[in-house]
Amino acid sequence: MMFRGAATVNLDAKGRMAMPVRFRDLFIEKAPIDANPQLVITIDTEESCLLIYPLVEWNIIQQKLEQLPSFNPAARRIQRLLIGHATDIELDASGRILLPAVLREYAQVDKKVILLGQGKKIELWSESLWSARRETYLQANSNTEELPELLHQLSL
Amino acid sequence: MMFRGAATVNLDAKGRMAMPVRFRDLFIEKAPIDANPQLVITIDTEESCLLIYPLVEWNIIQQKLEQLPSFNPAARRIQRLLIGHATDIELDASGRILLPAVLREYAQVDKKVILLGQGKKIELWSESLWSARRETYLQANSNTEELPELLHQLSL
DNA sequence: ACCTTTTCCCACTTTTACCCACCATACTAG
DNA sequence: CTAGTATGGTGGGTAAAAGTGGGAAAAGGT
Repeated sequence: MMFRGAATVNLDAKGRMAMPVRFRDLFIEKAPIDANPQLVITIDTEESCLLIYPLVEWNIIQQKLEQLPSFNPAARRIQRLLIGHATDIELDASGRILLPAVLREYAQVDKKVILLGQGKKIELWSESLWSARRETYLQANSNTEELPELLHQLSL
Repeated sequence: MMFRGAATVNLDAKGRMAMPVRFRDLFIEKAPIDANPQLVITIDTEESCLLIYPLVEWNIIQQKLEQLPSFNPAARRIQRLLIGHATDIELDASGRILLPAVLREYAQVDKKVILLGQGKKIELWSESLWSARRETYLQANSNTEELPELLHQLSL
């Protein structure tokens, strides 16, 4: 089962966020029985947003990351950014998570937040950043000339 | 279990640092029962930051380092730098460590410090150095052209 | 013997975890 | 149709835990 769809949520004054049930259930599904659903949240290196994975999915990724040759500068860079920001989080009794201050800062979130289901993961955006970014995406998209060949082959 | 995630801590006037619980627990896990968790701290030869290992992990690394051909100048250099700076440290009763003056100097830390979980080890950065370095990393990363092939294959 | 560094201990502040209460919506049953 | 009842999202109080700072004793070096 995969994440999809968007949801808006509010952070409270303490930086907590309620995980919408639609997503929450997927985390519960992926967690060992009788254990609190665990998830890992890290940064997206290309956008000012955060990525939220079920622990199981993240472990696969971290394993791949650690196998990269550590004398390769680009690999070290990615490891520092992704693993270095990846934080373990548990859903509390009321289905909320506390976003670490460092990550809140990175994604420039204060209150209004958008969650975007994206298959294996959820993306977390500051609402204002997202709506701006969405505009530019739509613009870029209508400019069909610049779509690479492999997109033209997609039949929706 | 592996180190991951970022944490900010302050050194006090004596150069002591509280190891965040999240990391501390992993050190305790890796230490023999009923003994104070021991760790080894040394320098990173490519960046102005420090590397902190559980003693067990460091021993493996030091062994590998010592097996390097000692007539090879580059190997001698690495041995001198890494083994030469490696310092044994214990977590005290309140979970703090005292950073040796030499290493504090090397990493240019005074007060604000960032810890980055990096798998087998933790990296310790001066906060200002890290945020500058992180910026350049993010820049380099968005410049997708120059990412080596093996990174492009990663599906996050 | 003196000075510096380290260790141990205690006190304070901030952050986090846990709990409960409230409101809006949607659904159920009379 | 309406009252009652779940359910999801939100807000906030409080106690425990984590992090911070500093005094003073102990250890170590010169």
